[in-house]
Amino acid sequence: MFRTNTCGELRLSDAGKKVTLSGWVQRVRKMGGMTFVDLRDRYGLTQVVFNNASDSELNEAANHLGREFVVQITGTVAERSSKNPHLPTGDIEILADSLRILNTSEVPPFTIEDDTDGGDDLRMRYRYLDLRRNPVRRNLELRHRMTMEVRRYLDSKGFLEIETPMLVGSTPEGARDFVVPSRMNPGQFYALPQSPQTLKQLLMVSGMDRYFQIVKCFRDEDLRADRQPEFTQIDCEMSFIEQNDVIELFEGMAKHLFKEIRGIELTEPFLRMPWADAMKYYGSDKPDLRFGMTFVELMDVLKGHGFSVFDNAEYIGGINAKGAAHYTRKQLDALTEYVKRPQIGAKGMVYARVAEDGTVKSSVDKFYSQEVLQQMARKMDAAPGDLILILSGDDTMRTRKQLCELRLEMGRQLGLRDKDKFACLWVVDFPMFEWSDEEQRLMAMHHPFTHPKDEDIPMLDTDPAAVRADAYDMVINGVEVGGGSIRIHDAALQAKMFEILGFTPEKAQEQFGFLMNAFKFGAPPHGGLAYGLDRWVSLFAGLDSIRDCIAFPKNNSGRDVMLDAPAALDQKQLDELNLEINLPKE
RNA sequence: GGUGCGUUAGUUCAGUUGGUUAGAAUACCUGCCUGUCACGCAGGGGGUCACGGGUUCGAGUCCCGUACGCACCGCCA
Repeated sequence: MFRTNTCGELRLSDAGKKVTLSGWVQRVRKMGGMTFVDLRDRYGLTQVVFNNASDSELNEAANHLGREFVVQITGTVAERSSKNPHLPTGDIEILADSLRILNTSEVPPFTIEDDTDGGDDLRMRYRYLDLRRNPVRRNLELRHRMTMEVRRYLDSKGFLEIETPMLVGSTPEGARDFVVPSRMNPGQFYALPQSPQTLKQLLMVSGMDRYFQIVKCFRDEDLRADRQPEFTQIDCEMSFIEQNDVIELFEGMAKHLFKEIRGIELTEPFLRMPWADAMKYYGSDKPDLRFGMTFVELMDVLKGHGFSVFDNAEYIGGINAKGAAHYTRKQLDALTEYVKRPQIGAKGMVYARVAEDGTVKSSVDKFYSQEVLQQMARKMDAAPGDLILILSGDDTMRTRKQLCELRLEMGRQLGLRDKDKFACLWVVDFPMFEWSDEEQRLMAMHHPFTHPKDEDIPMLDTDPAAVRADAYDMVINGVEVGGGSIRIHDAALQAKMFEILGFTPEKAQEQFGFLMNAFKFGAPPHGGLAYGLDRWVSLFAGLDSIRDCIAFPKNNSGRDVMLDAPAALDQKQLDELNLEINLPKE
């Protein structure tokens, strides 16, 4: 028997018991005649004492233990003479009477402590050591608890967990596919699923009625702090439902998770904001509603007063940073530089402070009378002490996105983006299509299986770009944590969608024939949603990157630095797969 | 595909205007130490300054390129 107890469970009430513990040596404190060893496992830390007076040989052995040795210790639980209030087991210690070294360890390349001295790259290279650290382990435990709660909730609502294949066919729409060569079918490739979208729709055709799966999805696109090439979705689909049914059921799941995981009871229904409003008031389809600073359009007030920048603008919009009039010239210049960075691309920024006496002092005073400035301040609901920031541009959508970045930065600077505060909403009524400059055609904004809003269907022929979809995203604190839609279940409408997306009937049949054919055999009305598990966990754990809640994540370049993957294949493997490598010459 | 920042001891970092033998903390090793828990004290070892080229009497420091890392833009139905 390796252990009678874990390193986290013994308390004062266990004093006097003979116990055996196994774990890793966290730290050895040598006092000469006695030695303290902190023994660690997943459950905690327990202090073990070796004493010369009782067994000098044993004490000598303990003196030679190194960090991260795996040891088994038998001894007696005893009350400590000086307790450690920082440790749950701090009232007791183990008086060791035997020590067995189960394995030695090299000196770890970084310290296995809550605040490690290791950098990201090193931690990833030795991820198995990094996972021994409490903060990372706790993230994985949180992830486990969340998936358990998801299963509990969905099971209680009658959902079936059904697995779908990882080796599927490549689909041209959407992200790049990861592909897998087929040995038995020379020259042919599987693709890893970007999502089980079509398969779960086929399960609806099968009458499974309510399906879910906690499933890996794969997209061969560039990475970000919140984007990995393989990530986990909580993928769900239901039949005989309308948009509101889906929203209510999965809002219920969100509330369930908030309650069970974070102890937060959300009683109010989540706000539902049309996509057009989200863009108009926040310049984003995933607005952070933890704070206000909504956009106010100022074209009517500020245009036509001789300030050529505004006079030539297609859009002028401002935000009101409440109480920020104390911002210095230097801070405002820094903000201007911020929005002028190439990634944001604003031409400049105009600001106005409202003084204590109510007068408005702006950076464009020479073009505007106090009267006009007052009018603007009223429109922006600005009070003394407020700071108004204004951007303009000749492209409304682009300017709104710039203003969005400015708003988020101001929110950050003013401390309004509290990680322990949560603002949840649904963004609804997404456009069905968006124009792709690259492909010179309309692309599905969500995906090509999304049902258009019934009242907009007539516009599919006349003005497809104006058609809205029965699509919805859940957004929390500016993070898109999930999204879904009502799907098309009618073969003819699906064929029409492909036509609008530029598919010839033959091409549509070739690539999505399996789905459209299935629709001919009694497809029920259906729809669903997918939550991004990694984002939910990192949101609840307050993490900046989803990497920290994934056991073995990829780095910025999509590499697993621990496994050193991807890597070249042996010629033998290439031959077996009939593959030839053709790298560009440099 | 692009932009920015970074790469110096096992690790995290400092390193002035280009100038003697490249430092600190921590980790590691040795010794001392019977109530430590970030133990303490004394001593010690440890460097291809990412790589390649250039400028210079002289480069960790300046310039160019490459590689790698991080963040972001594009991309991500």
